[in-house]
Amino acid sequence: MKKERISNNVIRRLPMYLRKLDDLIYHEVDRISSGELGKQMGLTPSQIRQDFSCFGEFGQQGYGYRVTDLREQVARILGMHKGFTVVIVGVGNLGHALIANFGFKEQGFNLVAAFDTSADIIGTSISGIPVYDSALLSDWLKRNPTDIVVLTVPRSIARNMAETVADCGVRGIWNFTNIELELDKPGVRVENIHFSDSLLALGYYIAESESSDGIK
Amino acid sequence: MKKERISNNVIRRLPMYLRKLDDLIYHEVDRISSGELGKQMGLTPSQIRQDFSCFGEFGQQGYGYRVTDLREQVARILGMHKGFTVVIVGVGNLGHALIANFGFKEQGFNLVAAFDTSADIIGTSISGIPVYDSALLSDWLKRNPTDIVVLTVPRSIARNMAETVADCGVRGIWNFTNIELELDKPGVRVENIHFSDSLLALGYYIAESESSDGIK
DNA sequence: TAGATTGTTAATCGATTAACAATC
DNA sequence: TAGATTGTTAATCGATTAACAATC
Repeated sequence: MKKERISNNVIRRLPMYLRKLDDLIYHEVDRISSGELGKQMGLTPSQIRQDFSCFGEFGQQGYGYRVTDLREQVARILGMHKGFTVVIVGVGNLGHALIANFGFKEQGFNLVAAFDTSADIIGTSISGIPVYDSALLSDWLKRNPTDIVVLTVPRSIARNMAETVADCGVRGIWNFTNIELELDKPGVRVENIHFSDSLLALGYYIAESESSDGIK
Repeated sequence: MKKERISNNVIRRLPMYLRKLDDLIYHEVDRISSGELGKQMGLTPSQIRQDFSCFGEFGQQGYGYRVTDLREQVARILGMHKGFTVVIVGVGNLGHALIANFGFKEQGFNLVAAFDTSADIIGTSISGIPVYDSALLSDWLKRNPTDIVVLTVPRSIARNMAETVADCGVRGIWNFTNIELELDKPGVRVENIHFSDSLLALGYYIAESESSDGIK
């Protein structure tokens, strides 16, 4: 087992391994070699063994990996057992979609409340999650230590909200607002979902295939 | 200008440049050097110049880059002028959110229709986009050549829908269903938004900061 | 012109892949 | 035991960074 700093590339592959392993469990596969796993995931066996070896020795020589064990290890590395508490700020369609369909619990997260400014939904609950008034957010966070805030508010108030919650001691912001949050709070990690980056990349690949078609 | 294959890393940075340049235009900055751009984006000047040099010579020695020109070049590289046609399949909260708030037009895409199975919304329109019966999707796509399908359906029908639209000649699938779409249609590019991968990575970084705090 | 900054070549760094001894 | 497959060291490959001549 190495002790060096884990590269981002490795970290970003961990959730992919998790999904694949869950899929294997669903299909009742109970052991797999790095060779077979690599084939199914489009990675080399070497890379898979290197990735896991950053964290420990999870396999058995001559046998491969026990799927459920490996799944547990990956889940542990990702901190899924910690049950990070989560609050959603902004209950428009997107916030609503995440509350109703994302499955925080299945991913090991504990969604406890939502906040919005609209009188129509304040006081209601969505899939069992209570919706409170955003005006109370700051106070609420101070009384209820929260690990992660999901930011699904309109762009116009995004920066302000982010700064507010960062000041209340949250440890991560899952940012859906498509703005660059340059918080200078060192303890607060920002993870962005930039929808447009993803769609534009797709557009690039399609446009590229067009031009290479032309050459053929 | 190099002619070699463009690496994925470069391609994924292009939308980030675009966002930054739009921001600079908004703030009425009309020229910028690779040094200053790098400082603002957290990249080295070398990397920025290398990235752009894959596509042409967009700067002026001794001056830097004209922001609006560079923005146009990046937009062109991404194919934003092509006006790819888009259809959304699945109008739950997430599909609804994308129709109402994503801003396809601003990103150069032409959203023309949505499809769903719910009698409640078939025949209505959302932000001017008509919602049709999913049963008609296949026929509709054959009559209306479509570049991109946004897949915001429940997981249970995701694979089936993906195969259907791939057979109808779409060129890209923007997949929000959190399943791995292994289409063996070579002409169809799949771009995934894996919400859970993103949140799990955030959880990892938070968990990691915990353990390194312990060492301090 | 002198200063600034590009585009590009060369050097470095890091990530991926290959190889293989260890061992189940 | 023999075969399979790991964990890890070494080799390769590719991406990032540095350096600098070209030139606006």
